[in-house]
Amino acid sequence: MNTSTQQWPPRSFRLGTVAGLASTDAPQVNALSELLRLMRSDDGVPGKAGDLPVPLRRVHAGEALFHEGARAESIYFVRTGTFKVFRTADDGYEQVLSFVGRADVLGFDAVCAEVHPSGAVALEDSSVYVVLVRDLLLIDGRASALSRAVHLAASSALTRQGELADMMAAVAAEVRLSRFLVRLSHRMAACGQSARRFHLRMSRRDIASYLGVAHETVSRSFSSLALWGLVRVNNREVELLDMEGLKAFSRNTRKQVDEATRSAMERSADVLRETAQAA
Amino acid sequence: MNTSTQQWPPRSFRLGTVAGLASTDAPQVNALSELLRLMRSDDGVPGKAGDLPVPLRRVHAGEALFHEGARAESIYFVRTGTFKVFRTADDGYEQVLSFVGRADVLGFDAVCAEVHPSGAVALEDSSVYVVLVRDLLLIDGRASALSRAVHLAASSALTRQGELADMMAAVAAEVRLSRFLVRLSHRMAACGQSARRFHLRMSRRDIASYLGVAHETVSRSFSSLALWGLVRVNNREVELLDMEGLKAFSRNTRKQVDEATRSAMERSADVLRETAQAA
DNA sequence: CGGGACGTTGACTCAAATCAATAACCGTGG
DNA sequence: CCACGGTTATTGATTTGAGTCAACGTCCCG
Repeated sequence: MNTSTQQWPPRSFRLGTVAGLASTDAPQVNALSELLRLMRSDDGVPGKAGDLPVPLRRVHAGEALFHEGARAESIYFVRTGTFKVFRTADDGYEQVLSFVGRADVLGFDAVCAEVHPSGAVALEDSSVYVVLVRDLLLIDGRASALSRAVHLAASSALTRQGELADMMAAVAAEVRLSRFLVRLSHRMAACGQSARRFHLRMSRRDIASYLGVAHETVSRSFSSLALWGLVRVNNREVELLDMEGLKAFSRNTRKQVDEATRSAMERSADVLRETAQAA
Repeated sequence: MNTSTQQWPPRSFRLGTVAGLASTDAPQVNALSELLRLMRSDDGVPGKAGDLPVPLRRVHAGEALFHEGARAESIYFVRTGTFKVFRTADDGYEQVLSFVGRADVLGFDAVCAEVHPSGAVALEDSSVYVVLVRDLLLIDGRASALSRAVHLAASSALTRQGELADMMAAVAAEVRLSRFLVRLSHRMAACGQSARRFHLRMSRRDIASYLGVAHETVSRSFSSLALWGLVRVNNREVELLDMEGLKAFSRNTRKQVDEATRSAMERSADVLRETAQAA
């Protein structure tokens, strides 16, 4: 049956097919003007961009529009229905990033990436217009390099905004902080700076707000990470002592505590006990 | 002075003014190609989009690039430095949405809006390229209505993603849920459906993940809102009984509890007491 | 040197996570 | 049509992580 994932067919389109509900699997093709009307962008020069055909795809309730990690080839515009966009952690925890409905874009965060950083499934029977990223960038490329740059930048901004969810997700405060540090480290590296040692440009209060915790909690979390030997901290100077350990730790969920982490915590407890005895 | 932090290397380009600290206010003007190189989009046709001049703006540490609520006229590309993007609640609580650095866009969420939904301040001395939204949409308009639609859609997706922060912000679970319901109500209205009564398409678990709480907490929060007379709930059928009350409630912060809310909570406590006596 | 913002740490409390049990709902197939 | 298993929702009991309040040390800039 057509049950499985999605075999979705031929990009074959014929300009002209009607939008009826003929067959669920065969994508119907509509004119671009349909899409533009949906997006309320049909003002201005209507006949200009003309009748570029845009396939319509139907998705059943519970079915995935695209999977996390799948190659990103298209973006989608919701014509009818609702979707949830989410990311799945290693331990299976599903973090919902957004609910999207009519006239919203889907999958745009993948424009700047190879693969989709998130998945989308329909919450009810739905239909979307499908636009190939290649086409989008081509059209732009011919007209304006700036426009293409903007698309890419916007896409990455969207991706980064999605990372906010990882930070504020329902996990322990130390985990949030470690995720923050790992991200920051990557970014420093991308800018040609040291990924191991850097200067925080923001206050504890700013970090706290970003992570969704109290600023005292950020302080405490820094202390804990330091105690566990993952980082060294002095005010805004941070050194990542154990990058791998930190990454492993940052993957923890509230319930599931990583093995390496647990042992590190026990070791530090030992240290504490010894220190206490010395006194 | 320039002593402490970092007096960043004058990657002095010329093309008129030197990068020195001449005048902070007088924007320097660079060629578009500079911007494209920064964004790594200079491949392809280099000479094509040519030498459209792009102003460069310098921002001192602590200075605002743009304010929340200010008219949105430009987007910005960070050349050097770091910014924090944030929204300020009625009670003054500052919710940080993101930290952005070199080669990131700033202010793109305002492309689809009249005003900036968030503000941005520099965390260190910084410089940005300034691109007028008008120019961006004009350039596109000439070439492709689709491209313009994509810009708008991407912008609104970014805005919506920012709202996720409101949901997961450090506030009481009932407040998060009420914010969620208010947003949903708006969206339903925008799609021509009833804003007062609607069917939730997502499970409690999905909502919980989106709000950053346990799914039991979502259930309890629904019950509380119902007890306070703000909503009526039956499984996935929701009716907003007191839209204004709900909106007022959704503006609460963890510390600051709205007066109307407090009285509603007391009234419901009374009801409970009476019920207990009857038994 | 002094004042104000920033950072750390401790003690206490409470909101929410967790664990657990039950009830309502839904699609499926007899 | 109803019986059934599984998912989903509600509610209660218990525990705990983190918010809050408070005190103190530190850094920085005027």
